[in-house]
Amino acid sequence: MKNNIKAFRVKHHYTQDDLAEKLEVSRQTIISLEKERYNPSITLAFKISRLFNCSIEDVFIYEEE
Amino acid sequence: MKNNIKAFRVKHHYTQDDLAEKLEVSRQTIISLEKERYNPSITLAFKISRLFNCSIEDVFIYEEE
DNA sequence: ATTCAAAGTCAAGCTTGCTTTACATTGAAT
DNA sequence: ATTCAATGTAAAGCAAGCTTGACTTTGAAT
Repeated sequence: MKNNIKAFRVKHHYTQDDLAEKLEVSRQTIISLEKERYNPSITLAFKISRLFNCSIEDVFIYEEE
Repeated sequence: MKNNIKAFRVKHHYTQDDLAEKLEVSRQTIISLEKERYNPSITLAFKISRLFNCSIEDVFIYEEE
């Protein structure tokens, strides 16, 4: 699973800290997601896409296997 | 978070077992998801929506808080 | 009334998402 | 050359998703 979180974040001029606060998660979580160390929960994925006014599919790119 | 998994499953004439197999998860997982005992991982959410040829947003209805 | 597939419950255990804390690196501005 | 905000790493622990296995309930068909 790939994601465009960093691109969206930068486009909105948010720091990782800003984003973490808006999403009500820790900064570590943002770092880990941007570095694609793990996938977000579906709840967090929804929060992220809502914040950026787009669909989950716009932010997260699913690749089988 | 609400979901329409059962509706989609029935529409496609799948049993819980069929669906579990196609998604490569246990039948317990299907039951738990249909009963909304917990949310799926985003990977599983993608698999489900792909199987039903729709978007994650079509199957899962996010409600804040 | 039985039977059988489908749907359901319960509980224990593993895996993965997320938090917290503490510390290190980068890079741009002065 | 320093400084400071932003980004990064590491590790331990809690919480949520998923599995397995064994057993129960439902309901439609014969």
